Amino acid sequence: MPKGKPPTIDDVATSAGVSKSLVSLVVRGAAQVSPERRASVLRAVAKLGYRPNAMARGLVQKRTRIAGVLVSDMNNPFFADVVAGIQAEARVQGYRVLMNTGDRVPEHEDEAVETLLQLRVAGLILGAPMMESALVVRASNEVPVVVIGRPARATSVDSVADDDAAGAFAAVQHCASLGHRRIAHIDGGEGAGAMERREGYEAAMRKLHLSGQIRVARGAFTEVGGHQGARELLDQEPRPTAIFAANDLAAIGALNAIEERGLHVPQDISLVGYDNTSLASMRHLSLTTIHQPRHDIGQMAMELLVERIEGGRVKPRRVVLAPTLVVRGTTGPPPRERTHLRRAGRGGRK
Amino acid sequence: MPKGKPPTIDDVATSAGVSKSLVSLVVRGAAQVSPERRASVLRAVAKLGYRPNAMARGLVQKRTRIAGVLVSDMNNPFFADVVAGIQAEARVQGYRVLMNTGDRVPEHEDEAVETLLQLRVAGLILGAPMMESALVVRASNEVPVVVIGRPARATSVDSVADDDAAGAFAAVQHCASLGHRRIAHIDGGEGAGAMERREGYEAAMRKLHLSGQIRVARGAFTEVGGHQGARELLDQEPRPTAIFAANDLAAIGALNAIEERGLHVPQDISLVGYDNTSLASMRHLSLTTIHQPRHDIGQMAMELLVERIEGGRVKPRRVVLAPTLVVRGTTGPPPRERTHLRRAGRGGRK
DNA sequence: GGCTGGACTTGGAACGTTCCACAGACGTTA
DNA sequence: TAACGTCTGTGGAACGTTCCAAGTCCAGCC
Repeated sequence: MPKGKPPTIDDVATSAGVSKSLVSLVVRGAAQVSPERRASVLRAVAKLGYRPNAMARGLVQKRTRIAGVLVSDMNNPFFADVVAGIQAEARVQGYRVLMNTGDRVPEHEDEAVETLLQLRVAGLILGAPMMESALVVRASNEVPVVVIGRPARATSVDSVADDDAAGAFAAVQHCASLGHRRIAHIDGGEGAGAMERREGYEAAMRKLHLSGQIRVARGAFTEVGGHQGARELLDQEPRPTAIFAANDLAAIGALNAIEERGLHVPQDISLVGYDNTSLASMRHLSLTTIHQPRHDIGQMAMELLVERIEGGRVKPRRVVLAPTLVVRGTTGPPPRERTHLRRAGRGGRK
Repeated sequence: MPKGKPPTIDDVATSAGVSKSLVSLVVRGAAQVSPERRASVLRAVAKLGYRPNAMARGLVQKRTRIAGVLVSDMNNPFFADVVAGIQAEARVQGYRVLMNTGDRVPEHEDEAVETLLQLRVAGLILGAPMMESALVVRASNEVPVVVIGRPARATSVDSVADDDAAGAFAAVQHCASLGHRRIAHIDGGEGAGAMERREGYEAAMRKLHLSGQIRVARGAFTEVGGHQGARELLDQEPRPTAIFAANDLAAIGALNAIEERGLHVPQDISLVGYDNTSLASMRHLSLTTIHQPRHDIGQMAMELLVERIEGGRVKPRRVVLAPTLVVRGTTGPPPRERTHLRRAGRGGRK
């Protein structure tokens, strides 16, 4: 049961027999305080259970040392490591982190960002936001903003992302090198970076002289999205022999759809994801995917933010990290060109 | 690039030619304002891009309408739905949500909670916290606290959890009814609710007259923890024929360990998880597990919080929701009692 | 013994809101 | 016409900090 009123700095001052200014100095760890006074203040702080009021502090200082973080999808373990990277760097820099999520609903994301801005956070890190970029720019008029996972266009916004074109190329080329030609893509819909991956896929197909085989199904960065996209692709004749999904979650959804059809991975169809989340490395799933340095991404995002907040940098920075292909069990050579008889046997991959 | 100073309520008042009090009324949507003034205030707000300063507001109101949420593990999709439930109810009640995570490190959790308390959030929802319960109680002296996933003892703390004993019993009984006797448990270590599930397992074993078969391996609510626990169990002679893991993540880790040994699920060994996360329902994994109503849990937690904040309730409430067994593909009858020749064949389950 | 200067300490003015008591304007009623 | 409400709108006092200029002490020095 919360007790009456939390003690204020004045209560502490009275109890310790000093001025509130001195209490403030002690609490903030200033050097110029005599040991005796410091001790007595500290004693009073402990006795009363004093906790500085961040609102009052922030109000007078007009700055916060809080980084606001928006996470677009808590279901995606991708963000767990990104946030860990953010937190690690924040700790080093003396910042605190406050998160919020919009659950992939743009309007909810707007609200989440609004909440953070009203609190006057020192800066904003947007993790693969779905919200309109006009609103991102608007936010960047108030505080420094770093976007993760989609390249920013506005000069007031920094971004950290992997090289989606390179990642997509690696995925497509891997399939092609295994002998696949009908390599399709399930895209990420409105998701951050979805366009880049789709274009990367198309460019890769062209470069590999497979322009005629380009097939893109509408999806999302979710299991459901991947499932729908895969169903669309599996209905096509001839059916693709390899699918490159926009992220691991979508790949898992696609895998479900493929197995529902009684098809097997990779015997009947190869599958590549993106992000190398903890899911992909599950031995049982063993998903071939594109690795992103998630922890580094988070850390870098925080570094960029601090550069703007404290260094006063105004020139935008676009950090692009290199993705790498991780080959696991969901890719293999394409099936021999179709025979009349449709395989109906059981027995999964591996 | 952030511009000079964000506009204040005074700027708006000047621009609209009214007093700041009136601006305050308009911004908060008060009724007693003439249409013309309201319009001109709104115009000024839009023109200047005014955004109320939540710190100043909170300072004078001495309350916040912000619920602080601690998520113990962002890797666990369990929390995605819980948070969604919290957010949904918060929206209804006119609250905003601010999250933080401690990444399963108790000290980090303490910091996260401290950050929230300094901001003077109206209440705290702790999602399966690892932190010491003494600190939870201390927090509850400041603001209402609801703990998710572990029954609270202190009278100042509410809790929402499923009935772990019932869930554990359902899991064990399911295995027993398939004919298993050597049913082992991988526990959740220090995790919230781990003890309850372990005790539930032991009680179930006793009730089913399998006291002699009780085997508990030390684990954690993570993939790594499940992996270690499973290795420990698989080294035992005779080896268990069924494993009940503390949660889905641990079950997945256990599955990896089992497959590393060349064993198959459920032919050689049955596996049950807990939480029925999105992972469990992946067709490819198809994990038998115990379902928890995650969204409801989050919603209920928020309701309890508001009851305390606004209703002034002081009597603790312990909400217990009923878990249900979800049978999928990782459980089956035990293998026939061991022959001399060890199966070495390939060919997974399904 | 007074002066200087450094080490400590302090009072009071911000910070941007909300809240509250009160002021004007205007119509209604006795 | 005076008294009285009812609407609207306003000024100024909080709220709990930090910051800044200025104050007090006291040792050391001339």
